[in-house]
Amino acid sequence: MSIKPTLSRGLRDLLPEQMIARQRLIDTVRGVYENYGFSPLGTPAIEYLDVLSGSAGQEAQQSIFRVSNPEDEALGLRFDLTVPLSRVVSQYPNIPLPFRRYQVAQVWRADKPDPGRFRQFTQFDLDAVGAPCGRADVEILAAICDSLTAIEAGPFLVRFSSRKVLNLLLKRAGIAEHLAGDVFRVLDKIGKIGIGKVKLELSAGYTDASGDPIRGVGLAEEQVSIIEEFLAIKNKSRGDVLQRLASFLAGIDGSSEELAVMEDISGNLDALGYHSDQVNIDVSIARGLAYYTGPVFEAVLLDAPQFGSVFGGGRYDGLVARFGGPEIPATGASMGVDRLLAALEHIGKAGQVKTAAEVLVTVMDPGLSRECMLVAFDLRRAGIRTEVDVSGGRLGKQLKRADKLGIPYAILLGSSEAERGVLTVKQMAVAREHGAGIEENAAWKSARFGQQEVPRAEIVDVLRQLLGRGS
RNA sequence: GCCGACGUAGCUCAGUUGGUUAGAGCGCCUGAUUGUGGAUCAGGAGGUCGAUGGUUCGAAUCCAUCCGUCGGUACCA
Repeated sequence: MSIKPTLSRGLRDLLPEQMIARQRLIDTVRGVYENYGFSPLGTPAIEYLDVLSGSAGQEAQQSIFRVSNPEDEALGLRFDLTVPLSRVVSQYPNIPLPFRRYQVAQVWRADKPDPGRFRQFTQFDLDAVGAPCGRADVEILAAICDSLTAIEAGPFLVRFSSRKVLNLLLKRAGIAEHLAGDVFRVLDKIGKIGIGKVKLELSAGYTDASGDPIRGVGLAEEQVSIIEEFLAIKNKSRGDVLQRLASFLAGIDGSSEELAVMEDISGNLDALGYHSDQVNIDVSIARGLAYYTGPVFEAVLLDAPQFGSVFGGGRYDGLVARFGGPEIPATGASMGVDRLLAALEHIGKAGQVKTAAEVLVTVMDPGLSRECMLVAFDLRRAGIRTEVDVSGGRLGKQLKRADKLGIPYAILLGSSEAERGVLTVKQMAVAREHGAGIEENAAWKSARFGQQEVPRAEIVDVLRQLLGRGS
């Protein structure tokens, strides 16, 4: 009886082509984070269930993967990196604050999988714990911009708002606090469903295209119009949005303090060169509701808006205190690595490389096998990523492999080269370009496009030059 | 989770009112060409027709249930 090779739903393998693009992305972003002076942290995939669910709502607990161990403890897989970070900060009181760390790791959520959304996925988090100062939020926003610029994701827009400003809106509209969660969740959807459906969902609800009833929040008509007025506050300029917010919230208790926080962030961003075309204020941004307490942010790729936000984050001043210690203010953001890669692939900006190798050393004469290996190891020792044939197949098959995997150079070493102390270096792409016009096989073969003979002693230097490396 | 549509080769699909051994294109493998990828030609592998149960002399085709995929919706700490 054989075993069927399949994976549970929402899980997937990452084949070399995907892993290569992923690792390059991660390396680039890590460079940005380290440039900001953040340090790496590692935590286990498995946590105690009460550590995880102590910070999650009732419904959220359902999406935690349960894990069993021989001691029969209540365990689960982490669903984000922020909760484990809060545990670490609480568990090690001597950790120097502010604790500025980055972490890239897999997380798990037992949700329904969607395109670009899986049950096991990777987050790349950047957080500052023990940082009450708005400069920390500015750093996070700037690091998001720098990361998206560094990975050449094309035009993007980072948007931010503040949970405290949203709370002021509730005050202004006279909406009960216990409805805050429902109201914010609906506001957050405006970009997706539009103002019309938002109004319906805030009041009586409606029936969607599939005939499924969407329950409404049940707000009064005047409350909905105040929210509509609030949502209309948008502009290409942060300064203008802040001015309009100030007049909208005029007279509400605490509004000037909260707007001052937003103005401080905005002013710092301007001074640092992150202007409204990169980072704007969007009052509809609410983000996840469980623990955000202040500024909240997200980022979208303008060429792939349908993939949703590729970064999300905000300030969570109360989270660490849930482990019983003092309140430690914190802020941070999380990059959705899988979603970002899916978006990049969609807009054709993901790498198409299928192998790490830059050179394939072919072997056509078993008597020259050792010499071929010596050539390969000379290249490797010079830092050139090299594969040497281990298939034992004919030369044609070896070249076909290089072609399919996208290895740019092949080295040929047969008796004819060996006699003269040279190697043939073949540039795979050249023949691919010239081949279109040739129909006869013999002519194609004898043309030997893109080939040059190189003295054995010079092979490392020649390839370095071809690959654009300084020697 | 809820509503709906759809499951035939690695991929895209055809398959008549239920009827003999389930097909095509692309891809893959082998050879022509044992030292040259593409093109061409010849050959080949690959399917319990998503699964299980039922109706029938007979099921890819009809029925039921389950699983999976896709779309919408909910959720997204």
